[in-house]
Amino acid sequence: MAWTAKLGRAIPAGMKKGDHLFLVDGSGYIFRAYHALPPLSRKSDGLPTSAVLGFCNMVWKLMQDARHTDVGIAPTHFAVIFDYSSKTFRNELYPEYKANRSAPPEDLIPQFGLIRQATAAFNVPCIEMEGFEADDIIATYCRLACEAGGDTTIVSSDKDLMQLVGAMVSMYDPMKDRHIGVPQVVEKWGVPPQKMIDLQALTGDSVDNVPGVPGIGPKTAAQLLEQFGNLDGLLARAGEIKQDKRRESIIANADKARISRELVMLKNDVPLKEGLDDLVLHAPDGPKLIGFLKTMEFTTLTRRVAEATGTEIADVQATPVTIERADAAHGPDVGAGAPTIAATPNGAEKPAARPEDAPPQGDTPSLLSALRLEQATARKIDPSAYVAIRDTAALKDWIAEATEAGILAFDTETTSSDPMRADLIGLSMAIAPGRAAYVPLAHTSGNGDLLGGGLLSDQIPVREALALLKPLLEDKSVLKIVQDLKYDLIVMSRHGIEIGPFDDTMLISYVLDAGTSGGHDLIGLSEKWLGHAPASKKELAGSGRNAVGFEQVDIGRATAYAAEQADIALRLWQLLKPRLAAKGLVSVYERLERPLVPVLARMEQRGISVDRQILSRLSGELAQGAARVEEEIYGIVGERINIGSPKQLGDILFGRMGLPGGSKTKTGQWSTTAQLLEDLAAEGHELPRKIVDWRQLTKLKSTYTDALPGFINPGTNRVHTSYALAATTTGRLSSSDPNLQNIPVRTAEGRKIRTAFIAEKGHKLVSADYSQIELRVLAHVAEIPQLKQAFADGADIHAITASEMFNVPVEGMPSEVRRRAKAINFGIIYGISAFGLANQLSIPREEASAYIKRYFERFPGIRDYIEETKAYAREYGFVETIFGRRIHYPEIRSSNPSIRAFNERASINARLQGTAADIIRRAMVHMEEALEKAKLSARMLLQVHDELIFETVEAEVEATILVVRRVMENAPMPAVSMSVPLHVDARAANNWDEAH
DNA sequence: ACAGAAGCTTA
DNA sequence: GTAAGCTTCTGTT
Repeated sequence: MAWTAKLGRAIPAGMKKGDHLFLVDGSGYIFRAYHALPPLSRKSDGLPTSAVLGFCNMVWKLMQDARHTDVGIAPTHFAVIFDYSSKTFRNELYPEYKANRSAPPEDLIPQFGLIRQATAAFNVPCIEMEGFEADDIIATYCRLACEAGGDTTIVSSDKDLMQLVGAMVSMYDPMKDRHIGVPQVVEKWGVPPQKMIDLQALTGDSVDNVPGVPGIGPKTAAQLLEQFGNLDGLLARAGEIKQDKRRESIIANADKARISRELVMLKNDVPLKEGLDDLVLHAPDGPKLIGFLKTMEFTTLTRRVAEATGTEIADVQATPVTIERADAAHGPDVGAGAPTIAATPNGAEKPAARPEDAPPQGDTPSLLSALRLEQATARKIDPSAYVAIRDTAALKDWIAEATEAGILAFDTETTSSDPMRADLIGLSMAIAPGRAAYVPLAHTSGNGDLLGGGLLSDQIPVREALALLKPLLEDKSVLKIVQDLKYDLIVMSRHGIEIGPFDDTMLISYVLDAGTSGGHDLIGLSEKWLGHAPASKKELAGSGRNAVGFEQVDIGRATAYAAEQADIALRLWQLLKPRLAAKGLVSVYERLERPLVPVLARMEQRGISVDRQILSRLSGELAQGAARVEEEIYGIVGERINIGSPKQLGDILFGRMGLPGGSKTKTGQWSTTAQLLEDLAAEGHELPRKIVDWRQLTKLKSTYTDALPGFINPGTNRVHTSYALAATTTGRLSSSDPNLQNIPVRTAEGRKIRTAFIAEKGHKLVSADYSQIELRVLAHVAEIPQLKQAFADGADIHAITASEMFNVPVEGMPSEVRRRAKAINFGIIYGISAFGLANQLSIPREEASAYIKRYFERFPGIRDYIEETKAYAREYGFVETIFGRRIHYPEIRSSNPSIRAFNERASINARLQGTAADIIRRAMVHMEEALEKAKLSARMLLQVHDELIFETVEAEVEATILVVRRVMENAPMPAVSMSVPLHVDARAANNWDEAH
């Protein structure tokens, strides 16, 4: 519609004052969009198109509506600039320039050509020039526009372009909708734009392989430029720098800094073919543009463009496009000479005509997920639109609306990250994208006194608000959407509310993307999927010593922050939930993830009893022991060194005392690991033994006896660990605050810690653990007859392995032979390497290689399993457990052999470790109901990967063990029937040491 | 006050 | 050779 007005007036040639040139950094945008936007494929043939869609949306938005973005002004001139090829004049200057660039991802390659074609479809000049980077062309146009008196906006967020920013040139980050002017550059880098060249010359750039000065980062560089004015001043007076290392590095690398400056300085005299008058913005050719968009199957954008240009979609034929093959090099020559396939779209018209809010019934999951992506991102995230709910009438309105909607994203704001100690300060809710609210409940005035007074007015009393919300939060017909649900489940449960039914966006992301870069926290997901960085809690409440409780945060600011959390969770859910179905991962989510949340919440809430006296006594003993060893060490060394400092220790042992065999760590320090010190001790050296002893004593004291009492909750007198459901790549849980999955067990000294974990009076602790579960999984998935038979017979698996390998009878087998077979069995689970096995067994690598060879001869099925796994991971980028959990290895195709080998070993391990993790998850999900059905009062307290710990009344110990074993051993059923029996050992005692 | 390295604990 | 979390030291902010 904006175009009809524009079409009426004559378009001036050239450029004059008041004109505004938009220069889109096309190449930069492609890479950024590819990584920032969720993957999207054309429905009809799976052609990857996410970067193309992002590009088209952005260009359309800028052409149509730039005034309402952070640019704030409409363009009169417009061009998209691309890199032509990787070789430029900079390579002659410095051959290493951009030498470490890897090939673009496979699914990005066809999109380079498509984006050039999109540019043409928009009637916008597409500019590139041999021997020059896009940045140089941009610099040249900036100069020309300035000379003509026009303003320029560079559409990019690349720091390499920031040197161009000034009075008439600004930048615009299209993904964050952020204008970048001089103040923004100064804020980000600490220097004004004209000093960016010198700053980059100092810091270098690992991506482009610009060397810079080692050890100088942006902060230091900015400070040095502030002090010395510019790079030449700095290099001339480098001797004045106080810090030794810094001074030496700058003096030694002055030449590198100078060449770096040449590399980063943009050339603004590129011999351009197109002048400014060629960049005048023309109205889009509706049918031409729509033809392209239809081909791409961008339904929403097609409709928008049709509306704005007054074109009838049905009248337009989809335009054939040229698609580059993934194995072809990218660049302007591709498409002409490279093999191409003409894409013929097949009737994608129907979805284009459908209104966005129509029910998506009958659609394929992948189409639905594409639709949801557009929905979730269509409405911009605007924290100023959120409302604070400050009276019961308003709250009731929201509750009614949420009940009607049947869907509610929800989040709590509290005083602590520990849900067992957290006090509720407020709640946030969202019922549609952009429609979110915050309910402040317990905010106080900033200067709250010791009495905790200063509760602000206009807040609904906590009890009253919760009484109103309880029916909604427990309403079976309203789905609650929460990010990291377990936390909120515990907080609300402590207020008598059992939230349900629910979905957890963190877990949905985990099921979809375990192993892909980045975690599954709300901030990361928002940036990844919505291209939006949410407000950070740090900015609201500070951090470190200056941190204040959320209760002291101003309600207006709290509303903008908290409601946004719910808004984002809702949008993420809309986006991610359909993807589960599209990828066949619904059952993993519904059977292995979601139901475990309330189970873990109850385990954490129960906690375990820890005896303070035992720990305190142990701590005293350890302190005495450590002090004694410490004096002995000082006696030998001759001075009171810091034994805890590996640096000092290395200098003494391998420097001053000249002990042999010291290897170096990657930072060049002497290595002082326990293994190395043990070896030295075995050669008769006295000191290394004592250091190992000292380390054990101080480790036990600081990590366990001294730290654990601090975790005893004063309200419950028990220790409540926190289990993370989405922290590991393989599907295992992790435990923290405190970590109860690494309580010592191997040494007698360490086991004493376990005696402090006790059962309540009249109760027992029951420990039940899977025997050899990962080897059993291996025998099942790799179908190894000998191993299956051994497990069926209940035989000693390591002895059988040794017997097969070395032709030794199991009867009277030397323990060393069994030990070696055991190490090989573990090695297989870890994705064996000769190097690792040699290390483990302290044997030469050739010998280890021979063992592995022999092992594979006797168990060819295992070699096949390993090769199949590697090939599968290489083809698909992920492996699966027997229950269908996916674990991604995006770097499995790395050209770096050690990275590739690491990913291969990890993927081999992940199928086994992940399957074992799935099995115990299933056991845990089924456990509570089984115990209840058997009318047993036993409660599950802890999980340690292959072990579950329960607390039960003494009279029910035997019956509990029967039920627990049955549930654990049958956990794979009925989803999977394993060809190898599972075996669980279980016993009961008064403390964890004796029960284990 | 924070980040990374080194070391040690578990399955 | 796989998967985690915590403490101490060290150097920088």
